Amino acid sequence: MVENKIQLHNTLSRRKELFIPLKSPFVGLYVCGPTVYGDPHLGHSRSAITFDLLFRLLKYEGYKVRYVRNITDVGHLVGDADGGEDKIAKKARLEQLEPMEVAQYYTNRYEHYMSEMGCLSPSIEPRASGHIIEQIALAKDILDRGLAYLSNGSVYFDVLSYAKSHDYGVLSGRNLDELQSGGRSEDYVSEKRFEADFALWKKADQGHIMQWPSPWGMGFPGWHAECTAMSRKYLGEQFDIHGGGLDLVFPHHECEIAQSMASVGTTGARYWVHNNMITLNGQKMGKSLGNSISLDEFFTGSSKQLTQAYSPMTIRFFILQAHYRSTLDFSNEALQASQRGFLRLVKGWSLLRGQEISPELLAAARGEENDLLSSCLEALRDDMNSPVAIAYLFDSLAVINSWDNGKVSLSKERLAQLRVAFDDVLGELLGLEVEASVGGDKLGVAMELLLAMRQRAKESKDWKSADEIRDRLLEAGLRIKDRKDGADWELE
RNA sequence: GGUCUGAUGGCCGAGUGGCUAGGCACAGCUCUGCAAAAGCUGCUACAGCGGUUCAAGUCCGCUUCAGACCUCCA
Repeated sequence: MVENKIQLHNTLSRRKELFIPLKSPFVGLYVCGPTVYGDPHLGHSRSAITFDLLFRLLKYEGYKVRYVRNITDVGHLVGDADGGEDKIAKKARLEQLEPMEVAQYYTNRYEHYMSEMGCLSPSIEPRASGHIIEQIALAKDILDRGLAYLSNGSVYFDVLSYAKSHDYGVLSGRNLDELQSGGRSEDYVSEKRFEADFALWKKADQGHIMQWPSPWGMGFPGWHAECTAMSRKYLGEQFDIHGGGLDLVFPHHECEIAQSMASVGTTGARYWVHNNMITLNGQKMGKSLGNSISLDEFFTGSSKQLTQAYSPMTIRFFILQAHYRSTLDFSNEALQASQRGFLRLVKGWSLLRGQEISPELLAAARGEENDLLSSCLEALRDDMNSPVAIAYLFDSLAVINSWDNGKVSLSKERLAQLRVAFDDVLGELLGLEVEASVGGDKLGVAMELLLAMRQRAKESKDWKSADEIRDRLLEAGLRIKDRKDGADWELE
């Protein structure tokens, strides 16, 4: 029996709600993954990291989570939903590749980068192209219920009929009048009865690269159909949480709810959680806007927007230092600030990890009241307030460093508590794992020798030699820290 | 044009009707052979104008500005 302590902001109600799973301790979490036609950028990582944190938090609380994150490899059109070309197919045509080659390539890239950034693998990563049958069934079901219509070989969701008995706009707060008076220019001859109608199934044009047989002829599924079909298949007609970027609220998630209500009478997910955007100079960072920076560029520093390369964990920390529902403005200055702060935090953590603490003490620390750990957990349970949790860690950093300098003394019990809090919060929950010191014992032996040599030089007031050792090591990324009694070293 | 969100100190960013979040930067001090690292101290902001209240960045109204969605988007 898991005690429900997590508050989540539900877009459906526009407020924080206590999260209560449908069938505790089981939790179904569905998150909209990428459309695999381009390299993952900073925006993708925010969504992945946000829901990775939720996944980790839920597991930490003791829930059994099935985390489904889809891969959109078909059905997502460029430009207008009626006139556009399939994104994958376009890329394939331009590069003369098989569409599935494009999809596979970028799927691999996506998974690689997300894993680099500390995102745990989802339980299931279903692909739209692997669920054509389910999507056809969904379209057929809605058609049979009279809430969709066939038009020129395509099946469209009938928004006006649906709206007679349902609330189209529950999630996004949109109403039909607005949608009707959108007044955009229409260059194509619409097959749709109503502007807001959306495709459940699209007839394939001649020469369309990706197409499958259906009761209505050759075609391919509409974008919104995949998430409804796949979330239902793996999590059920009603499940706990559906996540994604804020920009998916309308039309994507609104349409998902409509599809679900029209077919089985549920909203699908009960909690809809959305992460906000990353901005660059105050503007949304997006592929179509041409101002997105790919993760590869971050890691290599190869974008003209960047003054240096940043490690995956620095970027993860940068993202977690802001609340997931706030826009986060990207700048080199902000990223460098994060980098420095994160480094300090990691150093403090490694001081704790370098301390011999018996398993018994650690176990005891886990069992008892731990102020730091509970403060952090309280913050994270409050709609995933990672910045506040991080602030608590920084607070305790001063104590840890003072202890390291011998200015304050800490009991073994207290050290065990701090260790548990850092391990759990920084490591397990925030996922900011950093590899243990490189080099291992050999480096340790060499450093010990160099420190001893430098100590002798200092004793004979041979400042030149002492400084040479210090400065050369610093150039190599090894920083000597002088103490009252001898010296210590760390990786810069 | 419609709908919605937001405006916090040099920068990034939390937050609550009443006790200076935190980080980065900066300055001073301590430690030190000099540094670095670390610690301590300082930097008290909440777009503007009204209103409610004993008390408002925090609630209400108006204004200005910015962004998101309304077309694909994490």
